[in-house]
Amino acid sequence: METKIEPISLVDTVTKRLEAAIINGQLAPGERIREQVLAVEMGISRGPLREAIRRLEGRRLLERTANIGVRVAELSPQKLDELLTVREALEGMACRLAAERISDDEVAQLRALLDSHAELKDVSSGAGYYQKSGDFDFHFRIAKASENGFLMSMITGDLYDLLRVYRYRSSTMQGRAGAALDEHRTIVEALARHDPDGAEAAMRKHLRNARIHSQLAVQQMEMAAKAEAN
Amino acid sequence: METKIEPISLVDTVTKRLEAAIINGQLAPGERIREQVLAVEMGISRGPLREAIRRLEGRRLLERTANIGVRVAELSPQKLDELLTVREALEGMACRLAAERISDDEVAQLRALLDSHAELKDVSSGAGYYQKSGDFDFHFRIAKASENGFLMSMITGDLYDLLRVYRYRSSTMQGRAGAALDEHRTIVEALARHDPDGAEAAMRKHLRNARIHSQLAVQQMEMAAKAEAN
DNA sequence: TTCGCACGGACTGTCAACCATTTCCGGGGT
DNA sequence: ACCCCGGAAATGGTTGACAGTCCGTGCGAA
Repeated sequence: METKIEPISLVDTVTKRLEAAIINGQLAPGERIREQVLAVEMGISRGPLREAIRRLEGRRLLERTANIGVRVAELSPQKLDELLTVREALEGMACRLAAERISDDEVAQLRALLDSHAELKDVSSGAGYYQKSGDFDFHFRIAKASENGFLMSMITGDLYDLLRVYRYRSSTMQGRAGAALDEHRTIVEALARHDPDGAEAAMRKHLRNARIHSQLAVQQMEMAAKAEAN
Repeated sequence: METKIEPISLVDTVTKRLEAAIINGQLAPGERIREQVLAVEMGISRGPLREAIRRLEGRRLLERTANIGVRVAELSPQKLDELLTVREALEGMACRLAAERISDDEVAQLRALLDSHAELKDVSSGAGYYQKSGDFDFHFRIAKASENGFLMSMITGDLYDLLRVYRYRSSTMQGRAGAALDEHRTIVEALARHDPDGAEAAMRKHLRNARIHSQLAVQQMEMAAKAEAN
């Protein structure tokens, strides 16, 4: 028996559907959720739905006010900045640990990944792909190489999901692809040298740039929105 | 109207009771939880109990296997080490941010706090108090001074709760009180200088020492247990 | 007109009973 | 000794009901 089928509960699927709905904007930030309505829409009963909501509550995707209802978490540029700062701390540490433990094989895989990115960068339609799976893959592999279960689940799980809710597109998208690739290479080289300090510093710098860049982008968006309002 | 009374739901109280039961060991690690039994014991119905369980699941205090049941999270020295490593990353970052933003007033409060610790250290029965509220207070204030909501809630909430489940007693308890106090002072001085790098480094060093020390303590305990088994 | 207040609908919070499905355990039979 | 099968028990999910709270509406009074 190769594939051990693991039964998926309704709560799990509902949780994912809710999560997806929040991420793609079907449920707008701040929007109120009514249990009965949603339960009927999804064709389930209130029980599992409530349990799913509790989970997302714990992950800060939903906020509940007693006797009032549940709302989709409100976002703000400031909160995004805070989140990205936490990411700096966690991924920096992950990168440090990875530098101590990473194998030559894993380093080779990372290099190959970056090479493929370099090629895609030239393709006009490539940028989308780059962001979508490539960049995540890079950070994901490093988190995994840290061999710290908590760190990994936070980086690739909770944190990543939250960032998606914030509609955060890795700032590599916003004209930083070239710079990001260079930074990625710097990180990999530090990992290859098994240089914890260098690796952490490189990752921190990379994410700090991404964070600052994203804040600038947000500010520009707000400026544009304000200009349009006049 | 100062205190706006906010209604507490059954789920909230149940969550806290479960949490407390896990922390103080009434529910042993790895122990299985049966919904119906527990629901009857607590005098509630299965609904709210299940919702509370889902929450603690999200906080990794409980682990669920589909169709089998819920168990209290299993602990291991390795996981504790991983957790303390995450703490290093988060509190290090918090300390860095705090150094940039902390006010003279807050610095003065921290100094006063450490002075009171220094006095207590001499009192024989003081060690317990020192750990119980004092050490937490120190780290709590710094997390707060970081002015990063996510960081703070992680450090003083999720992370702290998990550590309590691991029965982790800040290693200041284990004969490190004196050294810890010195390290605390180093941290505060860096904060007073508004020196982010120094503050982060000092906090990281402090927590690294605590982590290593705790691992040593765990090893000793295991050695002792093994010796006793013979 | 405007403020205040009571009424009623709507929604959350909780409970209870019920059924389906799966797991677990023990008693067979081979 | 091993395997298989049946029943007990626990989880997973559904339904329906009801209490409590919140909120908007509309009426009445200043």
